[in-house]
Amino acid sequence: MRQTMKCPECGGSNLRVQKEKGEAVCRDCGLVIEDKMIDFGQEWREFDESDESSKRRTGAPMTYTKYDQGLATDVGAKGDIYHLGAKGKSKFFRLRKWQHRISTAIERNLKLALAELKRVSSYLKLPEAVKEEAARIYTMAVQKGLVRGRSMESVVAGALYASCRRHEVPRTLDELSEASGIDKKEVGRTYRFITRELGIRILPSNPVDYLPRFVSALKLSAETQSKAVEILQKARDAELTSGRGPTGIAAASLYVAALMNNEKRTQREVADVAGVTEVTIRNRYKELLKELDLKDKIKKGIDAD
DNA sequence: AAGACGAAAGTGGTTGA
DNA sequence: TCAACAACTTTCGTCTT
Repeated sequence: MRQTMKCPECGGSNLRVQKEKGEAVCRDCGLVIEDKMIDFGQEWREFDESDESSKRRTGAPMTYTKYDQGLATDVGAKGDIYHLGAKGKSKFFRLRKWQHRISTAIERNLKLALAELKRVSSYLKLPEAVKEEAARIYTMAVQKGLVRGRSMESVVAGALYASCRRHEVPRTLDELSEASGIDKKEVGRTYRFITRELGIRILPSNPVDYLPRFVSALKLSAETQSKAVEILQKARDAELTSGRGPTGIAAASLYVAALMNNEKRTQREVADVAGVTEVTIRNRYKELLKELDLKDKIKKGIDAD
């Protein structure tokens, strides 16, 4: 899942990762890429007593899906209060008041946003790593003041979309839009905005990544799926993929692959699960036939029936 | 009757002056 | 900031099975 990182400044892949500082530095130009990388390694492990205690930590691992990254201590769990005398009680209330005061607007916003984030990502059945990344992106967006003038929900949706793309488990804008209740255009807009402002580099999404979901939604066979992958490969070599919407290309090759394997689906069906129109499928499909000489193969498949 | 096909006009985003 | 432009959509009429 880990993608090879390249330096956005000089393009070199000569990066030195420093886990303990949580950053990656480009050896070629010295640029610091990330100063808030997520460390998935176990860091609370102990080897023996001679280990430097500096590496030892207690408590749960940090996580960005808690608004304070899991670090806060709450004053105010009910029940504790009954052990206290009168003096203790007033101290307790004073502390609680302060905690309330300290929690700034930003923190309250984060708390709300992360609840929304959890809701949407569980609706879309997104993996934990994607949630983490999205939460991190959102946190950074808040710190940079990018939420101003935008609804919290739309920024959450944008962060999730970006995170999905980064982890190569793409969801379409339509799906995100449906799950979050945000207008599709708005999701796209904030997505572009925050990725640009935060300098998050997104690789152009690969049509192949969409196939598994489309295949299962259409109940097609695994053979058809690998056939579609094959077609996509050729399409890329013929340079049919650049500039086109990846979902359209994925849908078209899946449509062709289904025809070849006698698992015909209508253009309408394929179009629906892919979130494109029949027309787009037709256009891509036409190009595929013309450029890749697949026509004979389809005929053969039908004749062999 | 349903699906496939294609033309024409419209939409939102990108690019280059 | 504006206009040209490509990709994609919507709509609708025609052809095929």
